[in-house]
Amino acid sequence: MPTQTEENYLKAIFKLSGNEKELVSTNAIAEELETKASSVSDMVKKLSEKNLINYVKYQGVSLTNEGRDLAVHIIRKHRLWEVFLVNRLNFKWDEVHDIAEQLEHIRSSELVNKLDAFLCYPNYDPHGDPIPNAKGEFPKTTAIPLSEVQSKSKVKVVAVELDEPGFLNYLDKLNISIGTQVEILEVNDFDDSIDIKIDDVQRHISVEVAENILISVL
Amino acid sequence: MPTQTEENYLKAIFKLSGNEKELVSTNAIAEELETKASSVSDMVKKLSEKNLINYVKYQGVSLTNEGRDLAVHIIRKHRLWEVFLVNRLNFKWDEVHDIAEQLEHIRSSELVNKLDAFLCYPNYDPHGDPIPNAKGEFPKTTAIPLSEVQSKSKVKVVAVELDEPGFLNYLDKLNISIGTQVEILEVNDFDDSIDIKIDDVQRHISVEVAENILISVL
DNA sequence: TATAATTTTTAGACATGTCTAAATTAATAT
DNA sequence: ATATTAATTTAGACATGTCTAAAAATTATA
Repeated sequence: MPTQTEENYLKAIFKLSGNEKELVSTNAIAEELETKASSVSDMVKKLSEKNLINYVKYQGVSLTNEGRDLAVHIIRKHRLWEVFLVNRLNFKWDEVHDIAEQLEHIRSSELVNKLDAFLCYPNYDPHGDPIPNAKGEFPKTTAIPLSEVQSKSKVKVVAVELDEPGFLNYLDKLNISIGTQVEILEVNDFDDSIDIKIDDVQRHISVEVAENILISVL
Repeated sequence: MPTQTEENYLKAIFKLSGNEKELVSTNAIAEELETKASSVSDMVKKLSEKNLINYVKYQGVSLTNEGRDLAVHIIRKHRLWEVFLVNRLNFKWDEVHDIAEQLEHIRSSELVNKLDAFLCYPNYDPHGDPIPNAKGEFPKTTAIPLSEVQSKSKVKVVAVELDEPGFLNYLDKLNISIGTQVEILEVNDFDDSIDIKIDDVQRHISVEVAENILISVL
């Protein structure tokens, strides 16, 4: 059974390895977990001995099937708790991340599955992130970043890629939340900023923001 | 901010010091936490430095106001989570203790208070134990152990003093739960066992069991 | 009250996870 | 191909919380 710290390492490696199972570097993990590369080196050795990751010195690491499975189940817990906090306890979507970071480490598969049932088996968390089921399978999603939309079109916000209160708060100000319909008016070539219209109000957003909003074209 | 371990020590000391603020011995704490007296000695020194307990070498410890307050708030969290687990997630009352032991360490006063509201400010947990409010005040209770009932009478079960699955399971078998009406038929002097009647079924229970069932006389 | 038994504390060790500073390996540039 | 730079690992230290074994203090007993 991995410790909480080990779980956080697995989660970070999962997040950083993306869809194509890239090798993850020591430095990348250190940055993600706000720790030092030397600490990562130590931990990576331990996770490797437990067969949770593949590790080649100076090369990088990747998750084993067992490690990946553990990471996915931690993410499952994190996202289910976020649904609970927002939908049942009336937290706002920018307030739940830190609490869910704690709750995701509670050990009880019974608890997770009963919570899942209690919440009616949600497919997405309050930020639009997909929630894996008890088998560890993610619901299919075909979302793209708003920054990749070329032409004038109408789209729907399906998720956000950043969990930080500051960012989520800014979206609240723009009246953007999951499900919001957005009309693309103009993509400005020189700085890739976008002019959009929400509920007949025209707005201007930067690439940095657009990159972190996932949409599906209507 | 105390660590999880420190919180567990505070909780144990609170439990052991009873209503009359007795001094708690090192050995008692060690037994309660299933650890060694030497470990307790170390920890007690640390808690004392943090002004959470009063500690005199070789004498014993007692909680300071600050330590007591912390302990009470951990108990508050524990019991609120138990209500959530039983009333909302449909756990049985003998299944929730270990999970609540984990949940009680989640840090967020916002969370506790929203959970409290979500559960409609319950006064008692599934085992009948009183839940302190946000100020740390316990609801008044005037329950006595079933073992102290002298005469033939009708009583109502209001709480249990033991959280162990084995004991709770046994009560389930006897059809005893919080709120159950029990008729005392006979107290047997030689072994203090009691003959009772529940729903017209006659039963026989030992002192050990009776001591851990709290009742109020009807 | 002196001695025995018990309780509590201390000393020294270990495991976990972290850090800084130094050493090693790999990547990049000249 | 060699020198420089960057990334990674190792060595040694520290903090937390635990343990065993031994010492000290307290309590009980004769």
